[in-house]
Amino acid sequence: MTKTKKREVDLRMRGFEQVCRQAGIKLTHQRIEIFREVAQTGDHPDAETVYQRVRERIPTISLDTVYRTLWRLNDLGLINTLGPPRERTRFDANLEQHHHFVCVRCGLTQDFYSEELNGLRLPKSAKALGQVESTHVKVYGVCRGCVDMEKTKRSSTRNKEAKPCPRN
Amino acid sequence: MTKTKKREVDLRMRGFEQVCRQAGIKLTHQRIEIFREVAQTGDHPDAETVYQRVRERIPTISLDTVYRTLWRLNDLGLINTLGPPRERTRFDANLEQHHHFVCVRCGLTQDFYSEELNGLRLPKSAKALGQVESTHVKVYGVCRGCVDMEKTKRSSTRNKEAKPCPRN
DNA sequence: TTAGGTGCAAATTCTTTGCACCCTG
DNA sequence: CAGGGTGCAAAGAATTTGCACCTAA
Repeated sequence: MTKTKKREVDLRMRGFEQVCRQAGIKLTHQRIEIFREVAQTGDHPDAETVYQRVRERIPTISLDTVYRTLWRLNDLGLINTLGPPRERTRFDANLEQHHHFVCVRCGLTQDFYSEELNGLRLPKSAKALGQVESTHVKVYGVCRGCVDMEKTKRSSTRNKEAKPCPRN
Repeated sequence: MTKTKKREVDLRMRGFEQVCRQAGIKLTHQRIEIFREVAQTGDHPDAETVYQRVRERIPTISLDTVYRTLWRLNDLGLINTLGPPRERTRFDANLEQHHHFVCVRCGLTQDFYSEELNGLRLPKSAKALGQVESTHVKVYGVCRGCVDMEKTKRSSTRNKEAKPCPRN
């Protein structure tokens, strides 16, 4: 159904092989099939789903290999996670329509408001997918706190490992 | 730090009490403090964090009450979750900048592209929060599949409970 | 009073890890 | 051939559930 074009898949596979070689990690049968599975589907499978699908081709593969591989691919920048990786569910009592600024360093998520963004015009490609109900903008970047921290660190001599700003 | 104004908190508390009464659920000490905690903070705490904070006021409260209450509040529409509720991490091999259409019925997440949205102009309120790196639009709505399913259900007599369309 | 709510502890579910064997480079 | 990678089983973390007591309405 939501399937990626063959040409695009081939392109991704080549990128994958190149990055792996460059990073000096092995191109195992399992890794190849796991990446292929994620690359060729337009849906956004979780680890369990990838496992089930790859198992049809490699019946002996184990779920933990799928987990390890997916995170490895993520670290290599070959795939991304949908939503915040490795995080627990978080709650929000702000019911007004609003948007989020998410710090890529520390995970701090701050609300902001914008009439303009609330009434965002969407392209046909988006409207074609279904009945639109609402629109939400996520801005990724480095929050004030983390920017300041970096400045401090660079100017001072004492730079231990970056302590992330409080996750909230 | 990220703290909501007192007036706004009071407003939310009143809304909360009203909704609870209307829904016929009890206004227990625990529920009140849990809601207050989420309502008065501008951060987006997870269950554990809420638990730790509320415990300062109600030392005997248990973590499972916090979980139950947060989901209850969520079901009542008094709070929302950040990101998809109760879902596992999902992966995506599409590295081009793209946006998502998320079906609120079945969770299907589809990619779409838009130059216009890629280069979205952001309001000052957003830029003020930090160094912007990228912007991502999430469109919520009902996907084609679910719209069709609803039509079918309404026109036909056989309507068992709504089987969600495949989650991918 | 009394049905719904809570705390506790145990159960589930999802994910990660230790270790011995295996296979790519 | 060597060292990273894998499968297995067991551990861990996060979240949910069963049950008896408690409390708001």
